This record gives sequence, structure tokens and C-alpha cells, in this order.
Amino acid sequence: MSSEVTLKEIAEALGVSAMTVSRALNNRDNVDENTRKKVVSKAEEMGYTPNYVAKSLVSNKTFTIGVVLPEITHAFFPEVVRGIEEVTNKSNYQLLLTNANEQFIREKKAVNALRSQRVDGLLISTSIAIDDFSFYKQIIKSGTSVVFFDRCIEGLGASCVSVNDRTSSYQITEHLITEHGYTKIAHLSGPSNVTIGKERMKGYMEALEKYELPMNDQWIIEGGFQEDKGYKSMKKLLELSEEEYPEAVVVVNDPAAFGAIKALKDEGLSVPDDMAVVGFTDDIRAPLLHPPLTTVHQPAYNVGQKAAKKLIATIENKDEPAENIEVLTTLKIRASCGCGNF
Amino acid sequence: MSSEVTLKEIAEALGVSAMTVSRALNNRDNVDENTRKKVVSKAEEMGYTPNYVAKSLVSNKTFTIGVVLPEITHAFFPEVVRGIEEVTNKSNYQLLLTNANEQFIREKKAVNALRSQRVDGLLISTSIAIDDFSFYKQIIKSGTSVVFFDRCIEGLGASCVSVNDRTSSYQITEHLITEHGYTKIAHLSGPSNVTIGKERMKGYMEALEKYELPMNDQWIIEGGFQEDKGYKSMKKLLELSEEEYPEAVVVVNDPAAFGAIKALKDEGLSVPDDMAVVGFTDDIRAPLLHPPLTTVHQPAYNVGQKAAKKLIATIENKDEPAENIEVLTTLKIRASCGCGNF
DNA sequence: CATTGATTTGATAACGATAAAATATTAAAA
DNA sequence: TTTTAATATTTTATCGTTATCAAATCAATG
Repeated sequence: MSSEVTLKEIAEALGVSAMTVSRALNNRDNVDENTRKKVVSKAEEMGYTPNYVAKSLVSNKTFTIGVVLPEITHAFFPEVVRGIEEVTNKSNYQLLLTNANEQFIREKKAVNALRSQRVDGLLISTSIAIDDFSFYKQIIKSGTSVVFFDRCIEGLGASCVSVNDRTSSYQITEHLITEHGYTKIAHLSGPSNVTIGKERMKGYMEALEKYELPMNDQWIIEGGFQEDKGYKSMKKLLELSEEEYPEAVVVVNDPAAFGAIKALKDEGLSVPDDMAVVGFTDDIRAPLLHPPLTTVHQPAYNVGQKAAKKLIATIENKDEPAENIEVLTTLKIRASCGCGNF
Repeated sequence: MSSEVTLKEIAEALGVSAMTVSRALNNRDNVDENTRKKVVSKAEEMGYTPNYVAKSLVSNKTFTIGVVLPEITHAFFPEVVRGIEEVTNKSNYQLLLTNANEQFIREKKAVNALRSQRVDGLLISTSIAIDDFSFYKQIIKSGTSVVFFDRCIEGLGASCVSVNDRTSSYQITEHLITEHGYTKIAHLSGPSNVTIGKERMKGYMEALEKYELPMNDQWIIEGGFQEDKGYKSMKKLLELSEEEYPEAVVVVNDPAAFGAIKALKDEGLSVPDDMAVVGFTDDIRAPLLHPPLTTVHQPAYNVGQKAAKKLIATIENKDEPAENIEVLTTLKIRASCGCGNF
């Protein structure tokens, strides 16, 4: 960052001690009003910017929060980041943003880097494929402030902000059953080792159980969160004979639902007449689809705000109790489920 | 961040000096292989994470890059960030992300904060409404590495990665003229004090001049980059009498075009039959619109990559010459311009 | 066995800021 | 004017790491 002006240089220029300059610039008491004015104007004149690196070394505080995302696409996470941003900005924390790209190795690397940067706390949405929690267990035990969001790891004593995945998934499945009378309902799931994947699957199954509908292993296809994964899963589902086709499909999220719908269209099938499709996320593109996608609206911005607030509270008060915060979703009924008039 | 293990503590535990531990962990020569092994395993055992804050204080290097965005919506910038991210990740730099929310005061605050954090360099896309460049002039003169992207400030000696806004705007306007024979073409512009706003306006005007079409002040409406701004601008355009309506409208970017189309629909007008509309950005939603939006595809990811690469080169070699890099766009011809078959 | 040279380790200072303790200065009270 | 109290300033040490130079250890050579 080039050679910057230091306190000492200002001090020398004025013939006072560095300490006095420090005091003056930080508005502490015990500084003569004249001295303060002289110092402030000199600092301005010399283009002084305080060195937070040095400050942090003394105070053991960086006013920096590390954010670990599993992906940065157009959909959910940028919106969460906006929510985080709004809160941290008000409290003068800076965001160190990292993207693990759905790989736990990169996630680990990112977390370690952030810890080395001595961030004051971590906001983490964990990548898929974690089976070993010892990494986070140790970090949390070491006293690091952590708040998980969306993709949480439970049982580690850290707070968690998520969406009521299970009940939302239940509700949208229920909608297909009670409003449309579908009895053959499939599920294109996410990876089973990610909480949200598991939870959404559970909600789907609970709804089927409740209404005593047939559960068919061939109708449950494990895939992923991306469009191409949804496409593949649907292709696989369509390998069944036509008589075995379900009437409706609950897809784990919107991007995957986009892929699934594309697969249906590629096969010459129509949505929702041949097969109804519902998603989860309320991606910005969902209302623009043909037909507009029925989905679960996730208040991403709100998730970000809540997580950031909780983390800052935890940072600034070590006795802040951990809690699981569930942000509530709303159903967005559009046309892809078979509802008309859209 | 809680109490962390230090070099000294490891040193004491092993009965050696801190210096030896430092050397061992940083793979310097002049360390006995046995000592190194002992140190490394002890560090592992004690859960040591190097304190980059202290390291930075000595080395005057933070391996951190500050990014200043004018907004974080779903469209262009998250994609740019992904591109930046890809490059910085490979070079082990961390990203400090800030959002100025289109306000220069916040932008200034963000830049100062980042400078205080002693970032190694800055990637800046400047907010609208800057009339005074002295702020950046001083920063660049102080030796700070800066690369502007998308919304550049020229003439300050800093590199800049942008899109060929003027010629792209020219081309899409030309398309309206030569392919569709429109002679009455309006422009909903961005704020005139932002480079990209100015450039796109210029391209539009050059096309009109080239083809000797009438230029009408009532057809040039200054607005902004957001959907609501586009909506308002179009409403204003529609205050003209119907005979004065243009046949086509070039909108400064896609979100504003979405707003403009909404305004047209609200007035009962159809796109493109009553009025053709084209945008700029190739927002993820553009192909999903009714009708799909003809627009200019901006390689956002590529802009991010190029900007990050240039910045890192500048950081690591102070003699790296400044340059203006123009990333080329492509026309995305869809249906909103009047082209059929979509 | 002393000498040389290489290798390995240690002590000290420094990076830029601040906390805490020690002085110095000024103002108020006796 | 002296004493005391209040205010203002300086000095020293410290945060965790590394650069630099000094010291110690070791191996090889004559």
C-alpha cells in the first residue's frame, strides 16, 4: 500500500510525542484543545490514514467479519450478502468474503485464512459433503464467534439462522395434494448430506405420509442444487415408463427446477399439464418462467440481516446465548403447479 | 477472536527461541530438519494459526484486496465479483467487499476504511454523482494500487477494465435502424455524470447521425440504472402525444428496460409492435421476459477476471504500466426489438 | 587438536499503534 | 506565594511477527 504517514511523523512535524497525536486523533480526554486542533489539521494536511493493522495488533480486534459461502450465483446468496452488508455497515464492520465453491477443502482453507486474518467473527453457510464436524468443533471451542446460516451445522453450540425448510417443503407438497388432488408425487432432492437437502426431503415425505399417499423409491432422485443437476435428475425420472410417471414433482430448489422443466420440455412434455413442478427459493427468475414457477419464497435478505445481527451481538457480548433462529417462508403460488390465471 | 496460540508459546513449550519457530513454520533454510519437525508438530498440536495482523505489520502487506461496488443486486456486479474471486483465490488474496449504494459519500467512507485496513490494492467501480476527482487523484498519487472497472474514472493514471460501451450502444441502435427500418428512436439514458451513461448515450447518437435520423430532445430522457428509474423515464416519454411517440427505445441497461416495458404494458401498449425496446447488460432475466429482451451481452465474469489480474500485476510489480482494457460485448438479438421467431 | 567454514540458533530491534505509569505544566485554593 | 489539585504530555512497554546481526554448535580439514 505504499509508504503511509504514521503517527510518529505527525508527532515529529509538530514537536510533540506520538502519544499526544494518538490521543488527539481519537478524541480522548486530557488533550488541550489547541493541541488537538493543531494535530487534526496537520494529520489532514499530511493525508494520514490510521493503520488498522497496528491498531488491531494492540486491541486484538479487527472490525472485520469473515463470510463463507458455498457458492455465489445469481440466486440466494448474493441477496443474503446484501442483508449481511446492511447490518455490518451500520456497525462499521468490514466483510471478508470467501466462496468455497461447494468444496469442503476450500471451505476449510477459507476459514483458516479468515482466522489468520483475525476476523472478529465468522458467518458460515457450509458446503456439501461434510461428514467430519471436528474442524468446526475445535474452532468454536477455541472461542471464535461463529454464526451459521442457511446451511447449518447443529449441535456445536453455535447460533444458526435458517429457514423452516421442513415445514415449507411439507406445505408446498400439501398444496399439490389438497388443491390439485395429485396422488403421485416425486421429489428431486438435494445431496442428502446437506441439512437443507435432508430437511426438504423430510417435509415432502411427511406430507405424503399424512395424506397416505404411495411413496415410491423410483420417484425420489438424489441430485444437487444447480440447474444441470435438476436437468439430469428429471432425465433420470423420465426413464421410467410413462405409466409410472408421477403427476407432480417437488424439486429441492428453483435452479434445479429450471433444469427439470427444461428436461420436460426437451421431451415434449408440458408443465403443468403433463407434469406439475414446484421449486424452492423464489429465485428472481421464477415469476418469469413459462409457466411461472410455484415455489417457496425464502426471505434471503432477512436471513442475512438476522445472521449478521446475531454474530455482532455474539462478538460484542461473549455471554450472548446461542440460538437457532428460523425465518419463515411464504408459499408463492404461481402456475407451474397447475393453478390457473397467471 | 479469543486468545490464540502465539509463536512464543510454542517456543517456550519446546525450549527454543521464537525466531526458530518462525523460521521452521515458514520453511526457511537454516533450520535443522529435526527442529523443524518438532516445531511443526507442536504447532499443529497446539492449534496454531499465524497472526496475519502481526505479519502484515512487519511486511507491510496484507494479501487483501478491497472491492468497492456501487450496488449489489442480482445483475451485473455479483457476476463480476465471481470473476474477481476466481483470480484472487488462486493468488491467495482475500476480498474485502464494500457496497457504496450509489452514494459517493459512502464510497469515500468505504475507500478510506479499506485504506486503513491497509489493503494491498483497490478494485473500484465508482458510484454516480462524482464531480470531484481530487479524492482519487490523491489516493493514486500516494502510490496505492488501483484498478477501476466498468464505471471508470479516466485521466488519473490508473488502469481501467471496461466494456466497449459506446460502440456496443452504436451497434444495437444500428440494428434497430438497418434491420427494422425504425427512424424514430428514443433513448432512456443513465445519469450523465457516470461514464457508462455518457458512453452509451454517445453510441446512440452516433448511430442516429450516421444514418441521418432526426434527433429529438424529447426523446432523450435522463434517468438511472434501476427498474423504477426506467419505469419513470418511460412514463415521462409517454406524456408526449401519440403522434410524437418513437417507434423504438434504446434503454441504458436491462433493469431500466424491464421498468420501461412494464410502463408500456401498464399503458396498454405492446412490445415490440407499438414500441420496440432494447437494453444493455444481458441480465439473467432478459431471455425470460415477454417478449425476450434484445440486449447487449456484457461479459461480466471476464471483466472481473481481467480487473483482478491487472490489479495483482500492479501490486506485485510497481512498474506495471497502466492500461485501459476493453472487453468486447456481443449483441443478443431476441424478440423485443421486433425480430421474430422467439 | 586447533582452525576454518558452514550450519543452526538466539538476542535485539522494529513495524505502528496504544495502555499504563511517570512527569510536567497549569490553574485554583490556602 | 506556596501548596494542592487538575490537566496535559511524555516515557516505557507491549501486541505477534520477522530482519538483522551476533553467537553458538558442528563437521571437516590440515
